[in-house]
Amino acid sequence: MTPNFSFEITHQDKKTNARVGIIKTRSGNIETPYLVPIATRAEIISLSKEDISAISPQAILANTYHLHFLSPGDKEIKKLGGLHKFMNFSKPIFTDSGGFQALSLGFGRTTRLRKIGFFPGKNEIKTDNKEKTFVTLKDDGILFKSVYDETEKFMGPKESMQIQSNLGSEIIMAFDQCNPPGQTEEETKKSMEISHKWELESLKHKNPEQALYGIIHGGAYPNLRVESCKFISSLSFEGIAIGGSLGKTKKEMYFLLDGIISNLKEADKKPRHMLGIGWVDDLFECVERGMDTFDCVHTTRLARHGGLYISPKEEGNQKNKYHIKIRKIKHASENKPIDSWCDCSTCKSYSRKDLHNLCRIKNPQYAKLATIHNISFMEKLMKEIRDSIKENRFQELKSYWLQK
RNA sequence: GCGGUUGUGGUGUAACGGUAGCAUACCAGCUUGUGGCGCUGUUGGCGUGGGUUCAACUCCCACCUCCCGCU
Repeated sequence: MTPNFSFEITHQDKKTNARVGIIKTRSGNIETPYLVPIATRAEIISLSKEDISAISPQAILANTYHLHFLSPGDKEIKKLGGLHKFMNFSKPIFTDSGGFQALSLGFGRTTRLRKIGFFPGKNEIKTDNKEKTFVTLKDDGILFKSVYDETEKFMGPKESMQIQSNLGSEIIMAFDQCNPPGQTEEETKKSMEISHKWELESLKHKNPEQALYGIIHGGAYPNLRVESCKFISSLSFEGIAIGGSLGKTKKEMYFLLDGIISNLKEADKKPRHMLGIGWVDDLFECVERGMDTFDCVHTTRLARHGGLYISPKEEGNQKNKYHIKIRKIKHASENKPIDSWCDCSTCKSYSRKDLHNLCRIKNPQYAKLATIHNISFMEKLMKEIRDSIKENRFQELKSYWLQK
């Protein structure tokens, strides 16, 4: 067992699989369910350290690939005292293993395929794409080209574990092969087996001070997901993550998740992390099914592209995906905060018209204020979710947020 | 006033005696283990008038306009 790491379920919802828990690490605790903000390159894009400490997230998630290839590199970060000192963040840090970059910088880059479904307007995979790929898949790992310079380096499970050890994060991910959507069952099975092999290697080479999460694969095939569940939960991982392609629709994703959870339930009481998922409705659906932590770039990316989260109090719903598009001309004359439920610093001092103008003139302040809002909004949402589970009213909260 | 010069979507530009292209902005969608790069689609134009020609944004004339020089 990894020292200084534990997970305790403090309250189990009576009607659903939703649960409240505490992940304890050497750098502090994380109350779950929780959506971990993303700081891929040891910073949350467009926020200063002061902004981050004002929001005070319980944890952040950084990325192995980017911190390895980006100057100064993980070795230098280790010399400087690790990622916590490097980015002046004292609370728990998750690091992703770099396996996902095989998809985001490789196949996903040239085809525009994503984790769920197909990219809008494209029903077929583009094959005439001249975008260059940065990825060569090998049996024992991935040959990556750097997106920052001309260097090319091999990364396998051992390398990923070494880098994550250098970074000194509390929670690390196994090195896996992230399969794209649209693969046949045979291809997915092959890819899953490679992931399993790499994950076993990850377990062998990991720093014993760090908590390693195993990642369940199997793409959109329920039988493969079950097989992966059995394999991953039989090993001594500290936590369970769900990765890879999750089908063509949200419905399919939830169905797959139901199958996964029912095959984990008896096996362990480990914390469960949903990789890369985190829209408002997904959080409710996945928490209900028993997920504990999430990470998702959407919160911050949406903010930068003009999407600001709103609650049901401001007519946030599944149709508008709980956000307004601040660039729209109708917001130019709205002298009120983004959201009346939100209590973030942006909502306290800026009206919709202010943000509309800052966004239109591309003022860098816009990205900062928008990011603060979206992260704070999600922080508050997750707290409400935790409170509702503790008070046995999770389903009421869910139906309030997901009402049509 | 005279001479020269300029005029193409909101903005910046390209080409051509035969369907006016590109960029950007606007508008409408999209964004789920972040390359900080976004992606898809729609709308919208030849300064005005006349002439030559089967056909003129293109050539010619006048006017208007822009800028430069001269008085």
